[in-house]
Amino acid sequence: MTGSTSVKDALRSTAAVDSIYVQGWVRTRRDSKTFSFLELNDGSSLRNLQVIANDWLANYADVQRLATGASIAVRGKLIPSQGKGQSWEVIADDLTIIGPSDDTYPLQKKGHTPEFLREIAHLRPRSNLFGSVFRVRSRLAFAIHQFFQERDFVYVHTPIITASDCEGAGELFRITTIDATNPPRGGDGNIDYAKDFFARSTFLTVSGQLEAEAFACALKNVYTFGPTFRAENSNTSRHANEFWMIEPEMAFCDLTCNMDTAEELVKYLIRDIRENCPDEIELFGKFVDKELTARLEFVLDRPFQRISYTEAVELLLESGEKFEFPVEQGTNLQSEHERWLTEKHFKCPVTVFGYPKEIKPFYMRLNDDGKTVTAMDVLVPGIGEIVGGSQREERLDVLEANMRRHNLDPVEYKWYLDLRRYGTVPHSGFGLGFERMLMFVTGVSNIRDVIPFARTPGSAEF
RNA sequence: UCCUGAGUAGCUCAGUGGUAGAGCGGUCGGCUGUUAACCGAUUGGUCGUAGGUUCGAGUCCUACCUCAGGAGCCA
Repeated sequence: MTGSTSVKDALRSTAAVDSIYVQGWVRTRRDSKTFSFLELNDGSSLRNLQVIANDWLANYADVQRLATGASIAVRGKLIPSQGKGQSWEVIADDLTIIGPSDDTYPLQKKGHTPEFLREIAHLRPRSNLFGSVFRVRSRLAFAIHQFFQERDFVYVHTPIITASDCEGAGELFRITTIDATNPPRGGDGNIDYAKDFFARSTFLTVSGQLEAEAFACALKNVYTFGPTFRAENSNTSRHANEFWMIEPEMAFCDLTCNMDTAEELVKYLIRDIRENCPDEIELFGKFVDKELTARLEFVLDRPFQRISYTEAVELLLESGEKFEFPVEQGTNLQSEHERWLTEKHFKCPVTVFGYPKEIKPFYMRLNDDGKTVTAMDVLVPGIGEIVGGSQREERLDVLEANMRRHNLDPVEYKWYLDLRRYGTVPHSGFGLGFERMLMFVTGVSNIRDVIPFARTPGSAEF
């Protein structure tokens, strides 16, 4: 790579260059009488660099056989382009074919459906769409760190192997080294996990929240950003079994502060991507979602609607809309209800807070009414829930009572309760689904298309 | 897991019980400072799998598989 120029930099050049060295993959070739046009892409940007290969090149016969997908290196002159569509092009003095391709290469110049490209997940980053998605994914991850680091949040690496199997965050993947064909059994005939590697049952994490709380109660503002695993048999465009999640946790922060942070974060990320990935956003707006640009604009322009669960239910009841599932106080909002709120009624992101305690986990802070908890969800048009969070219950006695109500044994959570026993503080946090955020910002409608190699039920190829 | 729909050429699809089709791609030729070029020719099939109905099934029936959309679970 030493001495080589990226396609992105070559196209940004302000002057002609006598000797330039570029490397990349051939997107298409067009032959003329005495020379060939090659479209060279190296993934550095959406754009291709046009290379002129003249028939006096020693290996011109081979150049004329170059197929889409082949890798080449070109040494030549960067000059102003005579043609339309690009300002610079390279006249090759020397062209090395590094890795040829052939007519079995599955990617064509013409557009492919995302469903087809999903079947060739190892090649799809070479397409315009997926190259763009994954450049944006990288930038989005960077912007997340930037947001929190600018605000002095401490990045905490919570464990991926965990023993907390409760919390109601869904099914867990078990981690074990026990021989499945001959497991050790206890007196009751069940598998004895005390003989397992960690001398207890262990699982892949479904959330780093509890551990993040411990660090927030020491470092004040922290965040996690890592993979999360849920063994749910979910077959939807919004669920994957391995996904990434951002979980800030803030001490001395109540529900309002929590909602403010979530909204600020979502807007910051949209703004950052819009500024730093304009070519990609333009492509998504053209080929993926025609209303993308307008929607992102709209979201940045105004505050998210905030509405209590009780008010939301009342709105739904008064809407006159015919829902497939009934709306009633005390039950969870259905997808269609959430969609009505964000897509039809408010037409912008909506933060719903103050859910009934019965439908929410034990760690959420009980409100003074004794009926609701300080939960909050940010719902966005097209995707639904993108953020879920709450102010945490900081009162030891109330927390223990909550646990018993959820049939959890406080003894199992001694370390978590210690946080309330010693110097407890009001604190809050939320989880932002990284892929869902990426879907929102790109307009890509299937979560499988924003993860390099998606893991979904029955599918873990590659 | 449930509901709905789809599976035919490399890709996108048409074919509605009677000879397997088109466009794109690929290949060959022509033309051209070209731009998802253009013109001509050509290549291309286990009709998802297994059964069944029928003189005859891509087409009708049954089961299964895969994919998509929706639901639940959630981020």
